[in-house]
Amino acid sequence: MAVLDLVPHAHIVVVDFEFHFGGHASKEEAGRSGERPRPVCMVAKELRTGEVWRLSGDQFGRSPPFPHGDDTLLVAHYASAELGVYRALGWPQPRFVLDTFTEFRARTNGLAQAAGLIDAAAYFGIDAMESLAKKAMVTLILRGPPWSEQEPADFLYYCESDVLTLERIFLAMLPRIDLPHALLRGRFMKAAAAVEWHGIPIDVTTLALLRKHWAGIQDDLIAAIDSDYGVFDGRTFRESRWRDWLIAHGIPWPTLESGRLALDDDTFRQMAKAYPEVSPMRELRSALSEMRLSDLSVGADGRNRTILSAFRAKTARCQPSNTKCIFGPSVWLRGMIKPAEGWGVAYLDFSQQEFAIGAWLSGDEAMQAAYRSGDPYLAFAKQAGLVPADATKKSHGDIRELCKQCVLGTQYGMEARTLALRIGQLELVARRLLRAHHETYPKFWRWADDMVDRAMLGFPLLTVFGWPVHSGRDPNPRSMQNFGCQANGNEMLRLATILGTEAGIEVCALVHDAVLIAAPLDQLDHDIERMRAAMITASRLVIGFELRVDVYVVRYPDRYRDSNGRGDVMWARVMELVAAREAAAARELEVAYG
DNA sequence: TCTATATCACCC
DNA sequence: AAACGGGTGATATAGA
Repeated sequence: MAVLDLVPHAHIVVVDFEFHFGGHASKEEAGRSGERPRPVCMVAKELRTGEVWRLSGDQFGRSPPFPHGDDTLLVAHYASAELGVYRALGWPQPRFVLDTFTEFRARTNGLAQAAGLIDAAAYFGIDAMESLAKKAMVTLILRGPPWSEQEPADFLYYCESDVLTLERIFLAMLPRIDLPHALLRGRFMKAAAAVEWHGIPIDVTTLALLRKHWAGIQDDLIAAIDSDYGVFDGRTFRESRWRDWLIAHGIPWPTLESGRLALDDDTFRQMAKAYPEVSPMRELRSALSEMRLSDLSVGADGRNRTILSAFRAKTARCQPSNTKCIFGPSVWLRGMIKPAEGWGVAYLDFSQQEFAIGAWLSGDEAMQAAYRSGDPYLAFAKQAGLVPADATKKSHGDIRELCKQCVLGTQYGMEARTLALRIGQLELVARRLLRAHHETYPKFWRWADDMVDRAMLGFPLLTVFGWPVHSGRDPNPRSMQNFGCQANGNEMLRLATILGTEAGIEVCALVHDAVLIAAPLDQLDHDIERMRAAMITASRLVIGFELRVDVYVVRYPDRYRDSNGRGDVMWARVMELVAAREAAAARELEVAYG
């Protein structure tokens, strides 16, 4: 088969595992278990010879039965799953990985979202197992043992059919695969498997208390405030009752096009200015939001684990489930991140990552100088002549804030009207700020505008390491403008994760421009410095400049807090309510049993 | 009663 | 009540 000549490796092995997470009724339930995978069966096929290996039950040895050295290319669909099973089996990680999920995402990025094995097969006109039948089989496997005598043989048959489908998908894609970049992405999938394997340390005692009292806490919060309004029906806010309350109090309220009330927090904030009696309801609504903990997937070892969904976003960012991963919901809930006894964790993030990427990839010297100054917002104010050269954050805080909103907004393509509303100034002021930005950073704008032009002409946009986005019909110019910063930022994080995990650092989580690592206390400082070095190296390789990396450290017995104090008030308030409810429960016990 | 859509909240 | 990018997910209301 001539198409295989496109791959230099002596062996090409396509592999698929079936696995479960300790036994669950459904795929959804298994996904939130937080446990590590346990192998059920495996089929592998070497494409040059056609040899096939089938393993199940207790047939898994200490290493793969197929070629697995440095002369082998391992092919899998969303490989971090397979590589997680490798870890569970104690098999050595392969050197070269090609992930068909990732390469299918690359090929269709911007044009389609679906990228499962069946979706990819359909795209290439390959007949595969029916989606429903596949789902039923996966559910049965995830339920875990015991199975009937026949079922393990069915699993193996199903697994083999997936491998054959995968082989055909791989061959169909191969002529258009950008192999060096694909191998770099495959290398990241190995790193992703490590991150998924480690998980985030959680204070399971506090989590259990929060889960236990969750509904009660919501009731406490509602009871304290809604008695003056009467708009809650149990724990749900009723728009119609809010309308009644507004009419009764003679308060006019903005509506949406549909005629419904505008109930977003911005509207509440604005209205609270004019009608202070609205304020308590606003606070209650924001306190009640995002308070769901039941799906957080924490394993028996107290680690929060979930599929990272690497390459899910158009910019190749990971998009783990917001309910399963502790970094999804409001920041105050991160108080539940807590290293185990004798351990510490550290959160390392790239400082002003997207600003710096724009500055260096565009070659804009003024923007680079602003980054180097350490305070890009104030630097912009100075460069634009809006404040004197000796201005400080203290002396010109208000103008710095306007400039901050302008700098952040322009990265996303914000225009004058919205910026004006954001900063509470006339549109004229916003227009001046934006013009100043264009005049101060002309090379950045040429670079950004070029990106949009190329996309509008139908060319794909590429990161420095070749992650593409294809402009479909009706492309959003602001999206195309931002792609250069966001997607290259993700390249940087992926590369840092590769370097960090391959150096043996325990990376627990990826948060877009940051990582969380864990280490025993006597090793923590050392690992922080190594991870910082990995991130700095990654930034140099992606944009040719070494970014600043900020570090926030937590040592046992402390718990994670946001470094800017976001969420501290809410955490304290909820913990008070938890304590009160625990105390009440203890009193009840005492009354009951003396 | 169930599903689709709109809206909203949160993350970086 | 928004021409601010990339997302996940919950919920209320409208519609079948």
